[in-house]
Amino acid sequence: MYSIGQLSKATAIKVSTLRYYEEIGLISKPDRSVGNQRRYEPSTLERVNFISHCRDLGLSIDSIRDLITLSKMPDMPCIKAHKIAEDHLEKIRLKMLHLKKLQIELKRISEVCDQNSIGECKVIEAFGDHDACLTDHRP
Amino acid sequence: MYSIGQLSKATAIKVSTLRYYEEIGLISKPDRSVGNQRRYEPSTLERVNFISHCRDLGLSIDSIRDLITLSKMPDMPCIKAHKIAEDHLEKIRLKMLHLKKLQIELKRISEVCDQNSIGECKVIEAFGDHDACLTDHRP
DNA sequence: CTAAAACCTCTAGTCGCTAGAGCTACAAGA
DNA sequence: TCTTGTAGCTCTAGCGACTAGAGGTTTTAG
Repeated sequence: MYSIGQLSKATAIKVSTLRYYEEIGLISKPDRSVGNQRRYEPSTLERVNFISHCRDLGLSIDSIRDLITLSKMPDMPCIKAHKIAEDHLEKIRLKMLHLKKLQIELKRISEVCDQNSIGECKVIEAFGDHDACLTDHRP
Repeated sequence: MYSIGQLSKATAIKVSTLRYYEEIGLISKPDRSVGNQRRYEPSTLERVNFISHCRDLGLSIDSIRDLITLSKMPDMPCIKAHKIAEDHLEKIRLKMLHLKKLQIELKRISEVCDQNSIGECKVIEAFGDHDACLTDHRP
């Protein structure tokens, strides 16, 4: 049995975050000591590490919740799990595409000014001028 | 003079967002009609377009506030404006780097499973297994 | 003059935590 | 056994950048 502090140390997830995960139902309510302190079974360690790794991979809490729900149904086909991974990959691809566009515009903007006073600064001008943009960089 | 709805249409910024920008001091408080409705001068249109374009480029409200403050001091050197652009570029570069790592890991994870039941699904396993990762993909 | 559209303020919700206030429980040493 | 320090408890509020809605007032077109 772990106290919340021990679980926190073992997983590198903050105590307050563990309580938050409990509140939103990502980890189930643990047993309590006589003095009302949380006492976790070793299996919770695995669960928290799973959540932590998924978060590091950028998955939303909702997706993680779905994965956890799925993992409790070992006989179901695992297409849904694959879809979660693929959907997330697609999101990442789109984000990168967007950032690439921002990079192009910001490089352009950063290079336009060889002045040295605000009044003539082409960077500030360029920040305000959508028409000069090379791409449609809206989110 | 524009009403808030006209300004909203002209800039494609929602009415509630315009009020929000006023609240946080990004646009100055406009005159009011006899019945207490906002009446904007044409110059506000430019200001909102500037803000809107900066937001589309991913700048934070704070950075935009700094740019607006700077633009009121035309005789100052414009290094600070350049620095805002460059800092933002660097942030974007780092984000892309991070997304690239996530992409690598997620591709790896997506390709491991040729099973068809959750119980044997390698994707779910891989989601939980930090040690199998090729990169340090933490945020 | 009426009815609809637009406007007003204020509050609360989004996501994923995080910090702090004010209190109680537990473990180790004297 | 007592004390002290750390760790735990609940509850509330804050972050960023909006957005939605309730409940009321003003403007505008016909």
